[in-house]
Amino acid sequence: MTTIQDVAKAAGVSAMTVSNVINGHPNVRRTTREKVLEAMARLDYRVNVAARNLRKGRTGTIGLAVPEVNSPYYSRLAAGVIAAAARRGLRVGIEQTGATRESELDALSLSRNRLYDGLLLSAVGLGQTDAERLAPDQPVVVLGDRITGGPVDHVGMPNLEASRAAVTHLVERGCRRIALVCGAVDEVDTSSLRLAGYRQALTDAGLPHDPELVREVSRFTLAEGARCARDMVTSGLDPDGVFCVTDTLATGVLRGLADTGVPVPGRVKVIGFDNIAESAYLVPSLSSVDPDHDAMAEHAVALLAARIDQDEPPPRYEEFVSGFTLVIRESTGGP
Amino acid sequence: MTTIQDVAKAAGVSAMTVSNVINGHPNVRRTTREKVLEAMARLDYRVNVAARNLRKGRTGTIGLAVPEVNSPYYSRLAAGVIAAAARRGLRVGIEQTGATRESELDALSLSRNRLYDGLLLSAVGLGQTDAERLAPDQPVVVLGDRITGGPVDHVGMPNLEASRAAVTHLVERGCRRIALVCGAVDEVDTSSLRLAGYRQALTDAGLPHDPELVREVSRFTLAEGARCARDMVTSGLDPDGVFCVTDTLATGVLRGLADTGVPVPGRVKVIGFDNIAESAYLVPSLSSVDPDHDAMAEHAVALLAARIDQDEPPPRYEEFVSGFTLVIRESTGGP
DNA sequence: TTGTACGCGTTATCAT
DNA sequence: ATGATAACGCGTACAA
Repeated sequence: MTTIQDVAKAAGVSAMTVSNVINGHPNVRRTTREKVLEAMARLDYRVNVAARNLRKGRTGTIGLAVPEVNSPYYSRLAAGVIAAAARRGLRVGIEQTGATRESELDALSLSRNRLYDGLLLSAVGLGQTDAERLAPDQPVVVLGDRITGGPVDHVGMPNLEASRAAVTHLVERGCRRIALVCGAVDEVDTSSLRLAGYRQALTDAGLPHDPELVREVSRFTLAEGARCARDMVTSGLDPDGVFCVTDTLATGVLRGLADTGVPVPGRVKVIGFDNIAESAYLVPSLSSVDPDHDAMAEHAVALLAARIDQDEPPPRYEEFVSGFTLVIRESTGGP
Repeated sequence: MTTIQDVAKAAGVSAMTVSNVINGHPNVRRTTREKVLEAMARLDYRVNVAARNLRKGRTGTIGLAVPEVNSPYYSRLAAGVIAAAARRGLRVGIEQTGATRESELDALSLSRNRLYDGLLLSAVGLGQTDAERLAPDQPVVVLGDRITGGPVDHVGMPNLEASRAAVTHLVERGCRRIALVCGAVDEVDTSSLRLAGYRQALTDAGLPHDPELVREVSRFTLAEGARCARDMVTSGLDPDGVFCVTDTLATGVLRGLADTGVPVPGRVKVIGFDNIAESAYLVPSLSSVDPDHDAMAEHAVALLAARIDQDEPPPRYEEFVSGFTLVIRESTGGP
């Protein structure tokens, strides 16, 4: 391990001068600089990032805690975050929390321990009360629908409006018995917010609220979507429209409907949420809500970077809600 | 920022004793330990990971360099790697290289700079000659098909055998004009190896090799797959089977065939490679080669961890090739 | 323009 | 069972 001292000795200068060369400081004579660069190359010198981190009190790395990275939604989020961080010279460490509260708290600890300069937390296990226990000076940005309104910065989706728009679209396409495929709705989260939008749209259209049409699944997976669709058909529920709270669920639903011989969009129309890349290429292609992933990732990183750069707790916490667009494809009858 | 010194002072002991408490060393009296723990809690002490890293010469983090994380294949790889690393108490930093040689070299530098204890590199831009310039003592495990046989450890897929099996399956289902959808094949890489397997299978079956049936796409994307399928149909190529080198391409191909009204598997049978999660839920569901992702991730991390634990350059480099299974679904006529 | 001295927070070694 | 001291490698005042 050659150190900066070794290079200094080999080049006949002080370590300080080597440091100045490395960091591109101006006050170094050309000849000196070249001597130093030559010595660095000859000794195959590498800066020790750990030492630099200790000295600077910064690691140049932010953490991203997500339930899992192997899902279209979270991997897209991760890609956007990594790219946005790279634009700012930051690296990203990824923690998979498995959607458990405990793992999410662990990720927060790692950040407090200065392994990360700050943390982007996709909260699924944690709730609002946990957020209130966060240290106010800890650079944290929360994503998702479980925590809003401080005391942390938050980046979220326009759940209510977008869901309402999606269901209204189904109504406009002639649907009258519209099912919702969502998760458990006992707490404030993605499912409960999108359920609210669904209900508003029904009310707007003067349609009845049939509780039977709200179908809860245990997880947002392809398998659960397919199972749920088959259940709906075999139980004789007979919806003519289905709004799924994620595209992954919707993909499973399309498959389940195919299994039971129900034509889409002929007999049932389907719309999802997230507009994942695959949706445009399914057969039939899937209509979806596009929440502007890139803007979310960019804003989340920007907020976190800003927090990292200020030592003081902020006067107020930011709330960013992305825009959305409705992407109409074959599963609801096409554009 | 309370330091270990602050805690020591508050507890009336030395910093060393505090360190011993933190790290669970045995020789600490019960009463002392409790005093220290109390002081730590009272002062809200957090270990400084950067300082610990400097002292230990380890960061406890490995790097994973992949072209992009927003793809079913790489996000699954990342998920497996993160989980395998977590089982060993390691964290994972992710670098997106955009498949460029330069970015892959950057990732190697970061690792050399001891930001990471070691690097898992999905090589796409780098080739065998680059590998030969790697420092022999640098803990690196290469994934993918561009670099094999040292001087680094390597984890790969059974490209030739698996491709051969996939195409042979098409033959057994009655296909005689089998197209291959792959990338450019001018170098040793995934496409060229799978092309070789494709050719072997044709030869095995006594089928002619029609160069027209080898279709090159510029990227392994859904869009390219769809475009390629439409090209094949409109140009009158008229294949009765298609082997795609990735499931993402195959998903696009299914869509392209649907666009042109070609029934699958009735008129054309399609098989992919990777067995991504979505494949089982497409309509029609997609037959595919399953390369045992979990074993690959686990082995890659195990190899890297082993390299990190030895200071000496290894006597020889390891080569791990995963097993595979053929998963037969509707796109080739079902099981 | 270059060099000196010291601090960053932790832990290993050695001694008590 | 506990403590003193010295690194780990780099960056920053400050001095020259």
